[in-house]
Amino acid sequence: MRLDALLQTLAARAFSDCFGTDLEAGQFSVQKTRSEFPGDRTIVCFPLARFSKAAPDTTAEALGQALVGMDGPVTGHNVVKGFLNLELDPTYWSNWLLEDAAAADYGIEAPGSAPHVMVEYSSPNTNKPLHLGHLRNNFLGHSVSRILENRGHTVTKVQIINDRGIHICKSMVAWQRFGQGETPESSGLKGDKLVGKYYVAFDQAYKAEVADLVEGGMAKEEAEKAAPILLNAQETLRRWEDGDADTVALWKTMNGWVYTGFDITYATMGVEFDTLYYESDTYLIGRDRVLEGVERGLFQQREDGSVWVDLTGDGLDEKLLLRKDGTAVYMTQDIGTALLRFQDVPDLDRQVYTVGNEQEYHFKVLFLVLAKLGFEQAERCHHLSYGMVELPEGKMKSREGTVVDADDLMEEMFGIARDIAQEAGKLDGLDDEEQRDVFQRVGLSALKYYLIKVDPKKNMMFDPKASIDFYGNTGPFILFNYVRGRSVLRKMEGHGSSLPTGGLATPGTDEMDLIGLLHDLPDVLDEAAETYNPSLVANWCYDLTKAYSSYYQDHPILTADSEEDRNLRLVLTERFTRCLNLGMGLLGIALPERM
RNA sequence: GGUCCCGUAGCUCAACUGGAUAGAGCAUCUGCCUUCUAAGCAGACGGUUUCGGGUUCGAGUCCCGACGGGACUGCCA
Repeated sequence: MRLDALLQTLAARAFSDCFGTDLEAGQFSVQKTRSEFPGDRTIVCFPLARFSKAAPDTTAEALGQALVGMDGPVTGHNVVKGFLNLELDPTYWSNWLLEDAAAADYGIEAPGSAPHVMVEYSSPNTNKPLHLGHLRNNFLGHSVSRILENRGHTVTKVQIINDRGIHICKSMVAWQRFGQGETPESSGLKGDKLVGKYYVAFDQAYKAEVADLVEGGMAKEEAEKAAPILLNAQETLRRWEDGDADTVALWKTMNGWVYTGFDITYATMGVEFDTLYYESDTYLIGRDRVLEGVERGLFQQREDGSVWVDLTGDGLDEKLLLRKDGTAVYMTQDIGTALLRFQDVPDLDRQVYTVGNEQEYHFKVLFLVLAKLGFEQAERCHHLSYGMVELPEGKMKSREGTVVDADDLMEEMFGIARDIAQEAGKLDGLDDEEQRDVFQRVGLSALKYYLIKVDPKKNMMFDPKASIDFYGNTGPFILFNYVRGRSVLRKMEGHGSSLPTGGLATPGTDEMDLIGLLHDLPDVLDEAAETYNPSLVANWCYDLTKAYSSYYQDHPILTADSEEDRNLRLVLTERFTRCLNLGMGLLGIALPERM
C-alpha cells in the first residue's frame, strides 16, 4: 500500500481507539512534513477537533502516541500547533528504495487496465505549414496520450485533417494562375511550404483586385465579394463538391504535397498518430446523421431549410447544424467525425480533443449534440483546451508575417544546441551523426519543455528575440543532470561493479528531498492523467532534477567515504535516472547519454 | 449586453486542490572547476499574491463586487 494511504488507514484506527469515533481514512489529510520540522509525514489535525471534541494539539498528541504504539512504520512524533509530524522507521526509506522503487514497473500501470481513450491532436488546414501554435497543441496532445497510456489506458492517437474547403481552393486557384507547373521537386520547396506560398499569393492578388475595383468606383464591401479571383475560388469549391475530375485531381495532388511536408515536420517533432481522419470523409456522414436527427425530432428544420439544435434548456443558444442550402458547417463535420470514430472503435470510452480555448463553446455544443444523439460516452468526452501562444506584439498573424514557423523554430533550437556544445567541446569523441542526434535531442527538449511546462489553460508568452533558454529551468538542464547521472553509472560498470542490492546507509535529511520526489511519481502521474495536464509532470521532472543536481554537487558518489554511502548514492542515482527517463518520456522528450 | 478563462518578484512561470515562513528560472550582485560532465552548485537582492468585502482555526486557492487582459457569443474553419 502507498505510504499516505497506509498512514490514513492507521490514523483512522488510532482515532477510533482514542476517541471512539469512526472516521473514513480519507478524512485524514496527510502531507509531507516541511523540512524545518523533524518528521516525514504530517497529519493536519484542525479538522479532527470537532470529532475528537478536544483541542487540535491535544488531538494530535493523542493520535501521535497511538500511532507510535501501533505496528507500522511510525516510530516517533511531535506536535506543532495542530500539526502532527510523524517520524518513520529509519529503514523504511532504504527498504522502499530497494524494493518498491527498484521494480521495473515502478510508476507504470498495467497496459489495458483502464478504458480505451482516443486523443485527437493537431487539426491542421492543408493550405499552410505548421506553426508555433501547432507545436503547443501537438506536444500537449502527444504527452497526454502517453500519460494516459502510462496509467493503463489503451490510447488511439488521431489527427483530423481539414483537407476541404475554401482555404485549399484558394491555394489551388493561385497555383493555376501563377504556378507555371511548379512542384516541390522543381522548386526544392517542402510541399507544405509550396502550397502555403500560393495561399499568400492568392491573398495578394485578391487584395490587388479589390483595390482595383474600389478604384473603379465600387464600394469596398461589394468589391470584397466581387473580386474575380475569389469568385474563381468559390467556383472551384463548387466543382470540387460536384466531384469534377480535374478539380479533384489537382486537390489530391496539392494536398499530397502538403502531407509529405507535414510528415517531415511531425518526424522532426517526434510525434506520431495511429489513425488519420479527413474532413472530406466525414462531413457527409455528419449531414446524414443531422437529417436523421430531424426525423427523430431531436433537431428542428426551419422554413428556409436550415437545421438547428435548441440548447436553450442547457443554458446555451440555438445552434446551426446545416445551412439552408443543405451544406455542412464545422459542427456538422465534427459530429460526423465523432460518430465515425465511435463506429471504428467499438470499445471507445471517450474522446479527448486537443484544441485551442477559442473553441470551448463549440465543444460544449458538440458534446451536448452527441448526447442527444444517444452517445453515453459524450459525458466523458473532454476538450483539452489550451491557451494561445502570444508574441510580445500580440497574437500571431499570418497577414503581418509574424507567424513562427515550426520547421524554422526547431532548426534554430538545434543550432543553438550545437553552438553551445561545440563551444564547450563536449562532443569531440562523437561522429557527425551521433552529434546531430544529440543536438536534436537537446534542442527539442528545450522547445518541448518550454511549451509543456506551462499550465495548458493559460495563455503563454513566446518572445522570438529572447529565444528559448538552455540554462536554468529548461529542458537542457534536466537532460544535463540525466547525463551526469548516467555517466556515473557507466563509470560504475566500467569499474566492474554492479548496482547494489543492499547494504545502504540510512538515508538522512540530505537524501530526503530526492527520495520524497521519487516517491511522489505515481501520485503526480495519477493527477496529470485525471486532469489531462502534462505540466504537472514537467514540473515534477524539474523539481526532481534540481534536487539531484544539488545532491550531486556536494556528495561524491563513486568516491564516497564509506561503502554504505556509496551504495545509497548509487541506488539514488539509478532511481533518479530511471524515474526521470520515465517522466520525460511521457512528455515526449528523448534523453541523450552524453551532451 | 451575455458566458468562460486569466491576473502571483522587474520579466517568464510554480505552489501537492483550504494548511505551517508563497517557491523556481531569467536579469543584477558575491563566492565555487587539479575532484563522478560548471548547460552546474551555494548565497544576496527582489512580494500588501490587481483592489475591496465575506466564509473559518486557517485563503494565492472558495463566495460576492470592482478594475485590468484575453477568448467566445458568425449560415467562417
